[in-house]
Amino acid sequence: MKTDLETSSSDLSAQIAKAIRDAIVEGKLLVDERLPSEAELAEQFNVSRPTVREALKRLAAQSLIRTQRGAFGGAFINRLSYEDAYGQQITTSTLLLSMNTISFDVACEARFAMERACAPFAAERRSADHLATMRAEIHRQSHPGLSDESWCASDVTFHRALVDAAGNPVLSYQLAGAVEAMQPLMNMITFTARNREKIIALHTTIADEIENQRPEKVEHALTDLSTYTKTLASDVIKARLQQKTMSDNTDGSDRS
Amino acid sequence: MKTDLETSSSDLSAQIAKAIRDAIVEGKLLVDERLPSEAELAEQFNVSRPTVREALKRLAAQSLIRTQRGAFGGAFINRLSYEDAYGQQITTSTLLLSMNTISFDVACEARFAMERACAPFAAERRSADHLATMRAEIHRQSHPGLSDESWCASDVTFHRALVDAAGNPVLSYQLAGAVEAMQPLMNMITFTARNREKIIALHTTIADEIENQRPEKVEHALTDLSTYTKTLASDVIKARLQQKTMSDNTDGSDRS
DNA sequence: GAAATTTAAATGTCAGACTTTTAATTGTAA
DNA sequence: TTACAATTAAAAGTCTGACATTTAAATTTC
Repeated sequence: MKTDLETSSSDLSAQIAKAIRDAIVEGKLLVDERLPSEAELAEQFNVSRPTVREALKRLAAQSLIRTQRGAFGGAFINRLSYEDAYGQQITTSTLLLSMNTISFDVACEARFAMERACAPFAAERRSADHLATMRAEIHRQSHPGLSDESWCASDVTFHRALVDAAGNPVLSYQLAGAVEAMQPLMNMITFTARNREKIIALHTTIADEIENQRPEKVEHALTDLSTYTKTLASDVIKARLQQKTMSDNTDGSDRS
Repeated sequence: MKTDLETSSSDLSAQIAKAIRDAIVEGKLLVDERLPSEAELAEQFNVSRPTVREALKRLAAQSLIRTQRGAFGGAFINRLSYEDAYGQQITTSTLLLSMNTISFDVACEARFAMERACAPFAAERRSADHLATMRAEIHRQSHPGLSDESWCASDVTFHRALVDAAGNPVLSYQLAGAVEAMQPLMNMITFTARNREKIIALHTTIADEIENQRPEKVEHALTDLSTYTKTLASDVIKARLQQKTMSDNTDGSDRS
């Protein structure tokens, strides 16, 4: 069976990838079903094998297919797992932030808004496990000798427990990107922030009120944390600009 | 300059893609910068050109690079736009749902939770434009002769306006995936739901309270809408199962 | 000086061969 | 008959080399 492609623009591999992707989305190809071999696809689409392979690599990059070598191997439709979805979400969010397409403030606002959205579910469904994790991390954070790196890791674990306590994997998945993408700047912030007490106090309030099942209180604490984080971030960014300006002046001071 | 890759597993193109992706994420490659030509990359990584091309196609599939033919063409680091991010988010979410990795209820809960997260910002920042859009869609929805398709489109526009009113593109982008992925089932629901009045009433409340800047009321209405949607969905799914069971019985009734 | 032409550097595509992996099949011995 | 080893075939992974096409710069022509 020969399949016709759009005659419009070039880039056959993109067209083939699109054709297969559409077939997957429309349910014409089911999970774990095997695609024809590369040679057969080449014949069907009337292109060469390298072109087919480029198309398949595009799909593999989106975790739509997996390939297996050997006899009875081939390309199989992949059941998109949460792991895979997390990964893509993280890459996309990280790039959006690192390429300055979005500002830290906007990302921060979105992140804490989503965390607040988790609060009611977390308060309702929190398991002993999640609460224990949060308490343990707070305890670790209270230790004065804790290194900056460990503090950051602990912070991530704490918030992850909060989100996971909501028991909604879609929310977890959405937040994974936001949290991960913000991490580099969050680290810088933590490294410069001198008083961890305020953050620990807010964390404690959050854990307490989740245990007490009072979501409004949790949301309130998260709002405070968001505001505080944004303040710290703007200070860090200001300090960076300051430093940059100073070094620029030093460079150019002898000329003119 | 020769670059060494992990010697661990096979699949050179994946390793090369990873190496370049890491360089982008770590900021070693800046937006709009040109990568070496395919031939040069092949030499650097000590592989053939087809292998390099497969790696580049992987990156292109994630919108990390764009390629341009001709002299002074090549692969350029792409500034990830919201459009691109939307697109990926939508594909991923759609597949997660269509492959039954997540249930409609979970997706629904996440979606309305995020919409509720938008409510405070929408109430605070709503422009005349957004309010007008919401009012217009409510008006359209009230028209008795409205087709099912138009009703669905109007519903999407209404919620989009609500989310956009929050003025946070990250939230808009996150929700785009959820809304789009749920659309097929949402359509089925709408087609069978006999009373649009209830939904219209809730929409009206939402618009009113956004205008009045009372976010708690907006959140409350969204919670109701979420509950109602889930009820309708479970009815639709039940009806579908019923039908399936009946047709199965018909098929097998003459044998045995 | 402007328009047309040439040119060179890229990507896009193809054909064919070879390598490696892998699972089924076949053969062999206990 | 069963368990294990060798064979085999199918498929992805890789390489080489060639040609087609596109595109912007450089050159020529008027």
